[in-house]
Amino acid sequence: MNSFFENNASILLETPELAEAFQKMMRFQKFPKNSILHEAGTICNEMHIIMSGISRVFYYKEDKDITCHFAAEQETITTIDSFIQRKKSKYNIEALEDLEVLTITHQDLEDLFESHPKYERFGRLFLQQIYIDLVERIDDLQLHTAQERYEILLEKKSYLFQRVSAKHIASFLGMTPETFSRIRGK
Amino acid sequence: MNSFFENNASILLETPELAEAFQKMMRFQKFPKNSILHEAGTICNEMHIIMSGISRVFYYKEDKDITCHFAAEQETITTIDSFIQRKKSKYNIEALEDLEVLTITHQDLEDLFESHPKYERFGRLFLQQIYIDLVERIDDLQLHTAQERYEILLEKKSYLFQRVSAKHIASFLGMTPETFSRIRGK
DNA sequence: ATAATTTCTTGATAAATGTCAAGAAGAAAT
DNA sequence: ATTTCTTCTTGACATTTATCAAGAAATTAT
Repeated sequence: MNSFFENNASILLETPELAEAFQKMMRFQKFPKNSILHEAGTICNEMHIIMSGISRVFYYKEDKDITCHFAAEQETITTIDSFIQRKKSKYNIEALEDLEVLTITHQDLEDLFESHPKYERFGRLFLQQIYIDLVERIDDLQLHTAQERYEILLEKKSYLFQRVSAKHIASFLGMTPETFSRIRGK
Repeated sequence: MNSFFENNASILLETPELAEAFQKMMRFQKFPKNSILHEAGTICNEMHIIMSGISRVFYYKEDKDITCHFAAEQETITTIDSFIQRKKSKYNIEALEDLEVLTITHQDLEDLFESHPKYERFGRLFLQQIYIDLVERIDDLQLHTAQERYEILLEKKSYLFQRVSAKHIASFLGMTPETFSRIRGK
């Protein structure tokens, strides 16, 4: 899993003042399994760092439920287009297991960026990381067969296959549940 | 086209000192059509802002030439995984037309970030922008038919269809040249 | 201008994947 | 434990897209 926060915590915790400012902003929250953390059609004001549990981002394409992102321990989750652009999101966020998270609001994050260049830097490095991840995901989707996409994901995030229902992984991989089932059954 | 630089130039040019520091770093360059700006297997040290012309990022997947990105006027181009992570890239950059660019090196950009928080902020905002663009691209690829992918691109970047050869657009859209040709012929 | 090379189109066929349907298996509720 | 609901599997079939091949059109080089 993405250990970006572990690897870069030193930036945030470099001095007691930096560490304190950061920790003050984070709010611990729990969400029960199947609850919705963010609903489509609203502006997303929160970003969560997941302490335990797993969650997904999804939307409806002509009544079909499409998962476009999973996040588990150490990873962050938000509907990032809405969070960044301050506009209504078409995406929902759902807890797939009981979830424990640290939450920061958009406003608090902006204030943090304002308050000290170190945070600004942290924000830039964070975006670099998730950008790289996304480039890799496009690479995995473009010009690979369903079989290959299945194998790539199994290689990279095998824990999903244990923890998440097949239909969500199927849509994430851009295939039907039937095709997913046939590939899985070798 | 992406007018991120136009929209956010004010950050960079806020004071004469900021503007001067930025301009000093940029080097004007020309590349003839068909030239390679960056070759796979090497570390990419440069980012280009395109003044005129069009370029592509591509790589070889089992001998097949796959285009994964286009950039034209006002847009930036680099092999960003390599540029950020300082590792060898599997991607190449090619000029599809005679190209005029402003180039900044990785080191100069890092120095710029070091030198003033305003630049750090600019870097963060830039990454936010290209991240959003990439989310949209995944959305366009995932669970759309070849016909739909064609139509989405025609809607968003019709200029590509005039300026770029069909085979490059085809691989960018994740389909064969034959399928592309048949879709185009209605 | 002509030749050589590359790109584009079109047809025939094969392979991959989606759709629909029905039953099995699993999970959740009573 | 039984019932109910959802998810998963499997088969038959339809559709989409890839592959291979050949010729046309366009581009580049001589």
